[in-house]
Amino acid sequence: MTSSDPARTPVSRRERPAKPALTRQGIIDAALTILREEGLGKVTMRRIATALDTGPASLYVYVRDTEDLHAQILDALLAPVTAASPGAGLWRDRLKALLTSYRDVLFAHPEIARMALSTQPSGPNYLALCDAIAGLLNEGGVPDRAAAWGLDLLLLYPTAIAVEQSSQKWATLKLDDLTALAARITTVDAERYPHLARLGDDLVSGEGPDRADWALDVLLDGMLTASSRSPGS
Amino acid sequence: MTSSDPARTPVSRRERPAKPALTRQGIIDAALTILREEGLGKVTMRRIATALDTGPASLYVYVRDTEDLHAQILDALLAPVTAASPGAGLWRDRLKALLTSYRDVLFAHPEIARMALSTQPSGPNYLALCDAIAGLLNEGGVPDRAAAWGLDLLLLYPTAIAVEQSSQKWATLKLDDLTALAARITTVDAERYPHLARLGDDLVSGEGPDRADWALDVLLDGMLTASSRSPGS
DNA sequence: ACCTGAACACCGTTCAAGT
DNA sequence: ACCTGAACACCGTTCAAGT
Repeated sequence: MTSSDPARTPVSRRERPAKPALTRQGIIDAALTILREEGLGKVTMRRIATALDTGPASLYVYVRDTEDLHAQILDALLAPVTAASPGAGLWRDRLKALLTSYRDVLFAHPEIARMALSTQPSGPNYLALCDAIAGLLNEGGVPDRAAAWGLDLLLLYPTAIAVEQSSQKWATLKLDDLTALAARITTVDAERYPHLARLGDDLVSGEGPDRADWALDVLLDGMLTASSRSPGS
Repeated sequence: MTSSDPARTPVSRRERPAKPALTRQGIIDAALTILREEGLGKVTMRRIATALDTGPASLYVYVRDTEDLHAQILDALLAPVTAASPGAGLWRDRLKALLTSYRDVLFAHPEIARMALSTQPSGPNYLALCDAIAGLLNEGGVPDRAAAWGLDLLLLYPTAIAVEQSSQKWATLKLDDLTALAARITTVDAERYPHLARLGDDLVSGEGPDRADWALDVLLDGMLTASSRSPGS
């Protein structure tokens, strides 16, 4: 079977590294590889086509357009999130674990978060994530209407934070630069922005995860308080 | 003065509509006009250069790059927000009015919100908005650390919602399509996504402003609750 | 100093033509 | 049916050359 048999494949391409089959999944896999290695900015039809050793026009047999491609990438990255749901424990802890897992994926591939905001996700993995969150909110006694509206809120926040931090500006800024920025506001513009000057130290304090965890508590506490105040229809 | 005097201007350009002066402000104004009339997608260096009757290379005398240009556009749009602060009333109402005004700008120019997330704003109008919010949170008794962290939260939310709704998908979807989507989830995938099916009706209920106002209450209530529970350092 | 034409190195998408 | 080369209509940015 594995013995050399030149007749099995075209002779002229003997040295080629087995050109990948041109399928929808192959295109998405190639896109994911490029995303990991070169960033979303390089995930273009032309770049993918080059990686698959073909021309850009060939991709349009399997992919409608760039938006379609991006949606597929997003849902592929979401698969581990929905799979890793604990299944036991306090509803609030489980919900926070789920959202933290979601947040981690977006932080690991920060440029994907921008995509998640731009194109409304509707893939199976995203819907499964939504369903799990809705179930946990129900388990926690959150009224249906508040849960429905809060679902958006809970998902939007990790996404937005990831987008904010995915900016090149923030990525290249070190902590020193951040404190320098705070110092600048504190010292130079204390008259123009007095309240910002007072908060100066706290504005840049806290690790990303700490702040995100705090934000999650804010959202959950707020949903419980706000829903009890206005019960909805 | 207004009599025809061909000698005042070069004769060959008599019919031209007074080519605008090429200044930084002129470039930003042209960009704002194109943004309003054709959308952010058309706010390109080449398109602006065409509007100013010159070549794209000429813009680089006044603008470093596209990101610089976008940042200027954002701060220009924020000017009315900071100017319209009420100045009297309950702190919570004034804060909500300020954030609603901010939200309205982003909803009116939805594609700007995407820009606000991508490029960390630092213009004078944005800083003034931050300072006003920080002042109102202080007035409301929110501890400094919670106010500093909550500042991000309060600004991020209207921005993220605006980005989400600025997507072409949502813009072209009518309410009927949304209910159809909900119906599809409810009926077809009730077994796979039971909790989403139960929330089906509520998922798409509520006008945009209602939901955004509810979200604001969630954030403020959550900040007060969460800050009282963990007082910070 | 300011402005410009032309070029460089890219994009997404379409389409007639091949297999 | 699938794949392709070539083209169309764009981008941002740079740079030598003009004024």
